[in-house]
Amino acid sequence: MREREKIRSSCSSNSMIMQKLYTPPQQLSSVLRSLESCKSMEDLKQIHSIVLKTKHFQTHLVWTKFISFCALSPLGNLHYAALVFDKVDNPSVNLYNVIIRAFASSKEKTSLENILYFYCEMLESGVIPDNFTIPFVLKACTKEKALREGEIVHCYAVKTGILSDVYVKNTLMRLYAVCGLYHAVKKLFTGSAQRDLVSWTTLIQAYANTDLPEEAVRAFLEMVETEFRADGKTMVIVLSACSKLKDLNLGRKLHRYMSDNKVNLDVFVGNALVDMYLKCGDVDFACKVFKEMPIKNVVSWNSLIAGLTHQGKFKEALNVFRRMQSEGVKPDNVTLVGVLNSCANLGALELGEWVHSYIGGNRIKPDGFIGNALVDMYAKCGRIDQASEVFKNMKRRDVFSYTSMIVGLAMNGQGEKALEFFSEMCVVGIKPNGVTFIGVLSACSHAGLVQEGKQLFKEMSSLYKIEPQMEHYGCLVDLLGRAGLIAEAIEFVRTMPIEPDTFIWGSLLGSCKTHGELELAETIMKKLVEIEPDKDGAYVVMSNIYSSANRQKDAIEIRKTMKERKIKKIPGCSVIELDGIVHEFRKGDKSHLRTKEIYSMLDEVMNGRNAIKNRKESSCHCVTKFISRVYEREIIVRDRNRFHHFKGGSCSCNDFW
DNA sequence: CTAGGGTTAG
Repeated sequence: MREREKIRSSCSSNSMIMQKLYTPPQQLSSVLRSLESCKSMEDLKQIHSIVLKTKHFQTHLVWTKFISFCALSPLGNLHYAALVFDKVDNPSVNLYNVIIRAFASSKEKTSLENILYFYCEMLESGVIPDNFTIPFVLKACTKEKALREGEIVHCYAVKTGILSDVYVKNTLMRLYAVCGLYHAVKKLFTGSAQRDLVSWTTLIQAYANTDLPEEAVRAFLEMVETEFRADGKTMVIVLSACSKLKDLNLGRKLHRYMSDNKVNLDVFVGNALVDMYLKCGDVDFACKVFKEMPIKNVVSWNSLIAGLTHQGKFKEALNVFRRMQSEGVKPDNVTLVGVLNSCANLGALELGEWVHSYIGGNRIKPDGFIGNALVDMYAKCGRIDQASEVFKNMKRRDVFSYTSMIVGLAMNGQGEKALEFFSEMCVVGIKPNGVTFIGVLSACSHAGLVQEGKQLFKEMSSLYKIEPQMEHYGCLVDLLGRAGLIAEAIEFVRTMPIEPDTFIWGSLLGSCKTHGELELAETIMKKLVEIEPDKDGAYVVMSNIYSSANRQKDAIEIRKTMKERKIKKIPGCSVIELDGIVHEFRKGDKSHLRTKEIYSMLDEVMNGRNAIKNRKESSCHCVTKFISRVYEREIIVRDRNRFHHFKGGSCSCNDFW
């Protein structure tokens, strides 16, 4: 009884197979039929044993059928099939194609190795690869970007003339496209007498992959004008090229082309459309397309979340994430990176912490993208300790991990510590990039490390071979200006090789404010107004400079000019996260549900402040210092550039802002 | 029996 149970459980409950076990089939055809009704690997093994026991079943037809089924069916086993294959005498082209095809479409790491083994064996034993074999082999080469191996196959295809087969040529073009060799793709394409939609699509992709989106679009237009109508697969590639170009007009044309030509709007095309509209800046239309997509997958949600984050619509991105949660769609790594990025930019620490624990709960390793996004989130939310905790626990740290830490430390007023991380990263052999230097230079600026900053700026091009961009010049101007070396800053701006932008002038103006350089400020203000006459920034700073110099008349004059020129002061926006909800406040804004309570509290604070008769400085920074003392609260505030840790009436930034 | 698709950090 027990033995029977064992046999029964080792087979599936398919009674037909059980019968066959006791009464082996006499007919070859019945062996083939029983193959088709297999329900599990165990069934397959039973058939294998029947074939092995009976000599007259061991024909090429049976082996081919058996190996096909075992290698290609989801209930089969590729390695078992390969073992059976090794026992077959003189396998046919067909049989080789079966086993090579199976390895080419498997996710195995060793698939290329196995395929090349079979391919060589085939050539050695005099079996000639055909127009099916070559595409399978090339597919595996493409997966591994095995260019050298692919080139050998290319040679074979040229020598035997099989390159004229359109499938062979297209798979070869695809290999070169994926490896970024668009010249090789173009050459094959041009020299081809016979080309189809896939050939064109591969050419378009070759351009798109090599960062030549204009060329990709040009090829697409040529195709639709001369030869073929595009399908969904072509459109996905063209749309993503359009996303790179950020060309909304083109994007709309492509969308119209799709409706005019009835291109099926499947989930891939829909995702590409959502991505395109977001990257081209049409957020509303992206949401509309997303809403109308009949089928969505996790990538659709990711595209929307990442795209909104990219457009600076952080609050909206988090709202989409909440909707995704409520619809029961499971987030993946890409989702969480997007969410963390939004948290970082909003300072939404609570949600960021939730994501961190979600990652822990789902055994996602906080490494790579996720780890870096966590470090960045904590650093930008002012939690340097947690940031460095995640950083320490990462198995592999790259330039992004270090840069996040350096930028974070600089923002939080720990300039020296930032420079320590910079040296460490150089010691462990990670090459800094342009963004790292923005962090390093702003760390020097904040910590008042003038000599170090100047030195690093020099080394940036001489030692690290990074060409300084506008932001880097800006950092140095900031560094000199804040340190009161205004003359040197001016000289630096005068001699820099690129035309200074408004940020550089703005930074100088800020320094003039801090160091009371009134006349110079007036000159710079004129310059700024020249460059961007309808921006409010320069006017506001200048009027503040006049006010602090007790020149109220001039300050009022500036406000008057602003009114005359119809320049409105853009109200600043403050953001606070409470219990995972982000609240926004603007000057005079009464839209919050608890406006009454909020304003009455504000009145109380301001009354308290007026009572101590110290109204001269009424900046937000000053008021927050006051609040931290009177209400005994530790307050962490982030402005556009850095963090302020207020405690007991003073601030970590040493009033350096 | 064969080839082509979208999202990702500073």
